[in-house]
Amino acid sequence: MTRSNTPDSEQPADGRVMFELLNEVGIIAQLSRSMLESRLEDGLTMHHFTALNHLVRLGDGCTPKDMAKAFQVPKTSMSHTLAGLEKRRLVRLVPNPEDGRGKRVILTEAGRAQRERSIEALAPDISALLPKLGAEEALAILPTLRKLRALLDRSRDS
Amino acid sequence: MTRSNTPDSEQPADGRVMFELLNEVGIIAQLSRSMLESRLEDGLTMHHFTALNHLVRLGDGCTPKDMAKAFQVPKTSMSHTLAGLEKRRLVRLVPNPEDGRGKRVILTEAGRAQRERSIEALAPDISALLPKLGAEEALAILPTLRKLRALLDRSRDS
DNA sequence: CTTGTATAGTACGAAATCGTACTATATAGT
DNA sequence: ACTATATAGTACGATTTCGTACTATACAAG
Repeated sequence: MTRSNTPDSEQPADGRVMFELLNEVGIIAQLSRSMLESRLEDGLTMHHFTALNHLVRLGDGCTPKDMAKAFQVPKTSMSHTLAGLEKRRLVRLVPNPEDGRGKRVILTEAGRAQRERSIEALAPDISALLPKLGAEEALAILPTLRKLRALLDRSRDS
Repeated sequence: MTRSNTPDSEQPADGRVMFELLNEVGIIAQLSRSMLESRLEDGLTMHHFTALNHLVRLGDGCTPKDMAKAFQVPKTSMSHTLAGLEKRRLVRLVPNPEDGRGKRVILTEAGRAQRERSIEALAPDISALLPKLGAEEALAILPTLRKLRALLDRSRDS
């Protein structure tokens, strides 16, 4: 009485949509990450790039802890990413004068330059995607995605 | 002439939307994965679960290669995932009678049962999300996500 | 000022991810 | 049949991810 090779279609209807949504999201994240990463030089990862980008956009002097929270990764992972950036001389980690336990992340000129080059390297792929997907469609789903992210964010805290 | 601490707002407008979209997607993938994974027993990962789920839904007897393609992961990663499932006696890997190079992945009864239990463990979180996000909104963004996934899929092949 | 608790970061190790190189089998061209 | 090329999977190692335990500092209560 083997049931092998008998596909099974029943599903709890409700979870179905959400499950598929998360599934698509997961695959998109994976594909886009590897696509973009292949454009970065010197073995930089997307984590490296997004960290640099964060520092340029929000101004440097952030603490590693804040960045870990901003990117929703464990502090040990952020520590590893920042160590990689420091090894490449793209940031410097200096003691935080306002808190003896903490540090501050300072962009170097090389880091700022690297972020510029990285943006130029990524821009073609990213901009090429927009018209294919449809600018309107892209804009249309953004609020829902933000909402979902916020939901997951909150449910993690509790 | 340091520019440190001077946030920077200029952006190449076009890539802006797409970049943020991929950014949200990446964080959602990460948060949902870690949320769901924490519900699985015995150190099962989402990869393990989705592999089991795939086998139940599409019928077992798939080849590892097909599964790697379905999940868009390198074959060595799929190999690792399947090895984990086999070690837990949730699948068996048997030689493929139709192709001496290949194998077939066979679900065991324990694997089928584990998939049932996992679904029950995940369902509450997933179903709870749907009403909070709004069933209509969720349904509305699904086609666009599928389209984006297909786009990235295609651009990987070439 | 001392003591207890919370927080920032590091050290370390286990597991996951994935690229490269390799083996075995399949398939096409001659 | 023979050779060349392509494919499925494994072996192995480098790197990433991240949990646990630890150190050092902050801060609040008394």
